[in-house]
Amino acid sequence: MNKFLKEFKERGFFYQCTNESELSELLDKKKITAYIGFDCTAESLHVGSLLQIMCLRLLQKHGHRPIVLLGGGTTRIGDPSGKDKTRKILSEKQIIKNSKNIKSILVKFLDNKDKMTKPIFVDNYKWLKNLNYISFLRSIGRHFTINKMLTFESVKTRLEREQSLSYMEFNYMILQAYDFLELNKNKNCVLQIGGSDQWGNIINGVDLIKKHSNKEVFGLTTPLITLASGAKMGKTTEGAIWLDKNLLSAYDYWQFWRNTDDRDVKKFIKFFTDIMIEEIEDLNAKNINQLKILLANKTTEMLHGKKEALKAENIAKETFAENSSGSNLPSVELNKKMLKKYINIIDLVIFAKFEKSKSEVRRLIKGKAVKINNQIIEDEKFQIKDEIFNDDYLKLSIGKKRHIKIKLI
RNA sequence: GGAGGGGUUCCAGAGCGGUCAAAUGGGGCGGGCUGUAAACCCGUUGACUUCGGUCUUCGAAAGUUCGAAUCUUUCCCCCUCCA
Repeated sequence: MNKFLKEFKERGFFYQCTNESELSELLDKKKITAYIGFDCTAESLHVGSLLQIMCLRLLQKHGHRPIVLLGGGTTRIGDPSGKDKTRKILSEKQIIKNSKNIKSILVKFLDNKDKMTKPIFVDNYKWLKNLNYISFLRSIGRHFTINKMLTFESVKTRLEREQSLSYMEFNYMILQAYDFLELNKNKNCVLQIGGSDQWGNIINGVDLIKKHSNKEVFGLTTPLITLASGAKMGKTTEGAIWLDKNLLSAYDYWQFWRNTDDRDVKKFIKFFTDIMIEEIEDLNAKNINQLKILLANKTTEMLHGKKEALKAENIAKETFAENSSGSNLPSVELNKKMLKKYINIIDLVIFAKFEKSKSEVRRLIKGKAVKINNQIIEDEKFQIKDEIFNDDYLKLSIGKKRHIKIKLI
């Protein structure tokens, strides 16, 4: 088997492939160009897209060239796959902003130095916006039968669940297929990779190219990652795990990985780090918590850089292992003048941006969750005075995991 | 076009004139146990509060009533069936 495919499988990326043996042969023979599409519905990417990103990296590692397709055009339509309801339609401005932001994140993960594998970024709005309806129907639409389109999972579930599917959304798969055709013609792209929910859209593209250009191209999908707990990867209801330091700090990102379920750790190391497969097998001997730290370091490093990863690790060590004041903790500055006024513990928690609602802070205080310098504060009227500060510093904690330093200036 | 069903707090989903800031489950948050894990147990889950209460919520607006998530009218949206 081809080396790329072999590693793809060993790491657990493999779910389905259109014509595996031929793809394998092709990959052996030459370096190819492959693409993955990212839709621009959200302002940034979260860990749910990370597996796709790792696929792009793997392509590069094996000398192939990745194309990153930003779905600026298709996002204007909305992919019905895996959704039981029509998405809200985003404004043009928002989509452009999202697309820019998403690109800036992807750039971080990809190697830009090697000429042969340098990623190509494209936005499908560029070609989709100019499509002429009649000529599109004549040259592309003719290759699609409604009979077949109705059998696709994304359409079928909508119909079965008696949820409406608009004609606009119904066209999504055709547009995605057209993207593939476009990239095949202009960039000689012969492979599309995507999540398993994209299978239908991908084979539509493969079929279209076969019919339209009489060329064989390939589709490859990755499995949907489910956590040991059964939840979907990357989305807690409160906060998605964003790959953007403005939406989620490097420390919180590190913490997300550090808190991985025991049962998922090895799987995640295979998925989300570049550690060689053989090495991963040897990791068995290590303590599970050591592995979690390794996972957190590698993933954070990849996104936020080595320095940030190290910093996060140190903060964690200080706050959890040593329970010290945590000199590396993030800090906010509090003006001395503000102490002259009456500032109580509730105000301070809000000031530190841990919570937005005073009621919530009151609840936390009742639940013995709020600490100053490791001492539980039980009085919600507890006043903040300069005596509490040690050398102008004070450590404020909420629960076991949220800590911050307040610096008096 | 006709007939019917429905829009409830983060989600699912009860409530169908006062006892409703709204059952229950999920999720979240906090506490306990522990390993910053899982499982389990407990608490909590609209906002503000001088802790007495006060204010805003049940698709939108208007109305009936001492009193409405609950009744009436209009409007918006979703679904089903018939044509």
